[in-house]
Amino acid sequence: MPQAILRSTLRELVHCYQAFEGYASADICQQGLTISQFDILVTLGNGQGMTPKELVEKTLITKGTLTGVVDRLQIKGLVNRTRSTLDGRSQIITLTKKGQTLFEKVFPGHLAYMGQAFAHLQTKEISHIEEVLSNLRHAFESQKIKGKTL
Amino acid sequence: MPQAILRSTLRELVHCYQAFEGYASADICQQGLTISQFDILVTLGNGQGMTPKELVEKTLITKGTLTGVVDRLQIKGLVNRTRSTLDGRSQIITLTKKGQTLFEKVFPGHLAYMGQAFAHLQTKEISHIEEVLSNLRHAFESQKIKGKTL
DNA sequence: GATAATTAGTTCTAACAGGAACCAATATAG
DNA sequence: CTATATTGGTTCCTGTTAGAACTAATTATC
Repeated sequence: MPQAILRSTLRELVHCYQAFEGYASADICQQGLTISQFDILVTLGNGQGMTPKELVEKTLITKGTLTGVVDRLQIKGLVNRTRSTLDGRSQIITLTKKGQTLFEKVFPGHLAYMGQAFAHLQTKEISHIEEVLSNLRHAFESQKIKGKTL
Repeated sequence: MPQAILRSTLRELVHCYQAFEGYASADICQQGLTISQFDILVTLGNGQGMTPKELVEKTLITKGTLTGVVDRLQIKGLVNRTRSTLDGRSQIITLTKKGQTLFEKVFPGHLAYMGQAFAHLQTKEISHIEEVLSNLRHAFESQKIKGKTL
């Protein structure tokens, strides 16, 4: 395998991700939210609330970071923390009325905005992109497990 | 366009990128370097040195961040800063002997390590992945420009 | 050649990332 | 029940990120 192709492909992956991030955050930041904050807002949207542990599983935020992100959302009045009655260690994070309203206001618009970038693509093509990405991901993941055993 | 496909594809992009990052950094961190530091080391490797401005262009590090990354590389004794004689504002960053030695030691191994993840793929398939990523990136970039004019 | 506009790097701020150590509450084991 | 281990969250540390403001040097303009 020619290493030049490998390197350019990896570079392209990084550039692609950065382009996505830049595109998405241009919209999200206009709402005064960071990507992580938006991630939490959307994950909680239309739900019954969840524990930090669940949020960590559903988002890409690690537990040490989550505390701070939720803190800032709480300061903005978008979420509440309530202690769980079942387990004294855990808590339930819910959207406040303000948070729910914000979610309902910005989420559909954000999806539409993201959709614009794909407007020129057929559903089939998008599925193909997803498949390619999935394969690439599995290439890293399966290899990583092997690597660990070394 | 069904939004569910859009969302799952975007999620897949994020997961794919994270898998890549996790895979790559597992190797790089073993050398006591961060991804950014490694990025600089590799960019300077086998070269004549370059200015921070050039490093910013060739890597994915922004200028405000670069100062700190180079600072830490300097503390580790891997790079030097020398003022440019041509332009009093600018400087030239070069690998020290130690930095060059480290580069030569870790870079080939890292490429081989990354190659392992692609070992089961044909060159043609990798090129296809690159093409798909490139198209996806352009979808975001072209749209972003349009968005700006709104 | 003095003034104005650019440019190269640094500094600062707010936020995040990953990981280790930590605390309190709960569950487990003897 | 009591000692131990585990779990849920927080805190702390180092490093990174993006962006804005800042400084010093250089180029452009009149």
